[in-house]
Amino acid sequence: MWIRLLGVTRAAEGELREFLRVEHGTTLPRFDVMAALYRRRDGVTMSELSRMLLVSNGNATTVVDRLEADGLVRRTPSETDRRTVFVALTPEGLAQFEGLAAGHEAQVARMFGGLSEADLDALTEILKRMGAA
Amino acid sequence: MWIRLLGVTRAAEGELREFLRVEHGTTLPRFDVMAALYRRRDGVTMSELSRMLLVSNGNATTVVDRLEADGLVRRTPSETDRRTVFVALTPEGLAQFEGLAAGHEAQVARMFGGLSEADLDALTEILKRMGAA
DNA sequence: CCCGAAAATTTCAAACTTGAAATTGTTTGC
DNA sequence: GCAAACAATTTCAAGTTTGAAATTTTCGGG
Repeated sequence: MWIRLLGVTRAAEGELREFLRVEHGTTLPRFDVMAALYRRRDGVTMSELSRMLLVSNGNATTVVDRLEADGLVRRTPSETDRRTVFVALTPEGLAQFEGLAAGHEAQVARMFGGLSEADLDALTEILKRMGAA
Repeated sequence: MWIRLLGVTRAAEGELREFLRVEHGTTLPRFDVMAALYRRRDGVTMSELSRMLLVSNGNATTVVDRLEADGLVRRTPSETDRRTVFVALTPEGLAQFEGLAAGHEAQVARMFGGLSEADLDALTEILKRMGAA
């Protein structure tokens, strides 16, 4: 059961990874970061980012470093707390992400395609209860 | 929805990773390999192994290399096809894995603890249909 | 005020992961 | 037979990931 759950998500991640690589020359972790920044358009701190993606702080730093070097993301120091930094998509990053998002959406839709409305509700409920455990 | 699914599996992987590290000084990929070899006690080829775990061939090689160096796993060349190699747990590997398995089982049980029999059936059915897509 | 605890981020070494290329071996069509 | 396609594994460079340690900054209680 757990094995099967893991199998489904890994297979899906693999497909997404391939899509990003072949069609857009990018990678899954970069996509994840950009997706998080897309959902929080006005910027997030590094800590928030790593909490959102469930990755370590160090990891967030490296991926953001690379995205920043490519001009897709911008770091802005906080005015009120000199420890914190805000990260946000640049216009270039926003444009690139919107290009990726459509393809990703289509993949996810295909993945859930065989499911009825009731199935989706049931799955939502189950995952909610598992998350609580 | 897809986000939530990913969130649940990542959180669970994180817990398992921590359990393996703190309680047993090992890592998730090593555990995965050993679990696969435990289920196929008489040995698998490298290709089978990477297919089972949905990881690349090169990845399987490195993890097996390390497990072999630690004496937990053994490589045996095939007699009939000199390209292929069989990998299997050593007695030490088997013993160590059995030590890990109980704790892992408990974690998985806790994770699915809030779910009824009907929920589990529904989840199985849904995942099966998603895997087919 | 000031010292120590706590917080945010980065740095670092080690491990993991990928995909492509290289190596070695097998098979198949001619 | 033999050359070309195919298959199994390893090697390799680049990128990802982790967790711990280091750095810098803030904050709260004497």
